[in-house]
Amino acid sequence: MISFTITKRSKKSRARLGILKTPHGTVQTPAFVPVATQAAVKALTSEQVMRTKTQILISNTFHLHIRPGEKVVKAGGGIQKFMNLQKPFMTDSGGFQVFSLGFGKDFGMGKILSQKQKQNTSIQVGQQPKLLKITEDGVLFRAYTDGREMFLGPKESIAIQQALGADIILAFDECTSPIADHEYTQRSLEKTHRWAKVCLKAKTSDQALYGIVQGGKFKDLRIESAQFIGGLPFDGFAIGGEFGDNKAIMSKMLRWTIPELPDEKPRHLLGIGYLEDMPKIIAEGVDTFDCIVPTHYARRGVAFTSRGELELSKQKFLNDRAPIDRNCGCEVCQGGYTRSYLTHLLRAKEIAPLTLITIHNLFFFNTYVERLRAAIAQGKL
RNA sequence: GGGCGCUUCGCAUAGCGGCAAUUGCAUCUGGCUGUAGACCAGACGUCUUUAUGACUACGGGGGUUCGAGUCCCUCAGCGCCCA
Repeated sequence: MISFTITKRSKKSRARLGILKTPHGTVQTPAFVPVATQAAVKALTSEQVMRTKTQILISNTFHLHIRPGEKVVKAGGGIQKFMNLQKPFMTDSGGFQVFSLGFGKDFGMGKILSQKQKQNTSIQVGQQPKLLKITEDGVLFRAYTDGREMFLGPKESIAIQQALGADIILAFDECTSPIADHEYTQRSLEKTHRWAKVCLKAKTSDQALYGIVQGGKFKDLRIESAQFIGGLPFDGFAIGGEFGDNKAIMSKMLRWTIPELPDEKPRHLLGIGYLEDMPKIIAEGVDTFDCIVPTHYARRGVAFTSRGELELSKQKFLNDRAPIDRNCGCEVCQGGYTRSYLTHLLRAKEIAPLTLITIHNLFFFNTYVERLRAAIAQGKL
């Protein structure tokens, strides 16, 4: 089981410092949670992950159920032992895949609508995604590996997550689309709420279980969901779902949601943050948050620096002998790797730069949050 | 000296009478927030009122044809073979 202790509360915002203790280690919060979807931080070995200031990771129920199957992970001693990575772990429930492989894929959009994507269509009650079927009891998926059908509902997800053995597991939910209308979002919410209760009942392990707040961009639904989920005996709370067509709504949404959640329990914001998001969400009282961006962008050749993003595959970096970021303490920046060399490797389609940039990005993100923790300690945030 | 072949948008290619013309690489632009995706999309002759638009273009020149990157002649450069 986990324990969560708040060590300092900001006077300027809802930000707080905390210590999250898990069977596999302690997490200083607020903390960034790198994503290890299929039991790997893509491009990194577990030893490399250990050197990125990573405190806790999140893996995925859906992906590990498809491949290799939770039995293999369990037989391997659980997610940490299987990965040879002794760190606190969370597992996502598969609820995000209800969206990302469903309406998200159908409409070619993420959970935050970009400015260019017009909302001339909406998702309404009764509508189903092309590749999966959402029922009252769960979701019928088709495995992207071999096309076989697989059913994932709250009971199934919890059973899988118990087999995977993470320290913190998540309730099975439906992440709704930014183009879902109010009625669809409401019905979905009610279903997610029913599933939350099923998850609580289904859990027999001593893993921590977080409930997930939904409600999309709708104030009434966010409040309703936060009150409902916040009223259930979860060990912590995650905030999920879509954030409308404007990032400004994200802070508002957190302001609607977080005050309704039990103050003493940890709060996780699912699937956010760019660097610029971090101070905002932390100021609203988020304790942990995961995001694919540092790892995902690294494999596209994008490195994050104190002076912005670098697209390292660009020709202009070929003769730039500076490190990615002079002010970064990571082993890549301190170890003599130049932009020039990384650019060459990227253009030559070598795989080493993907590893090197991933290490840098994770270290950079984790350091960034470390500074935000320091800012809270100093009363600046 | 003789014979054969090649020359297309940065590089490499396709093209065998209807073509502003294929594909790959490169380049540029955009996208990516609980990861299906070491990925996806777009541009890549010039101009413009961005259009079933105009102009200029497949080594140079000339010809055949309603129409030529494509056929013919010729010149140039490159390559191979024979003396």
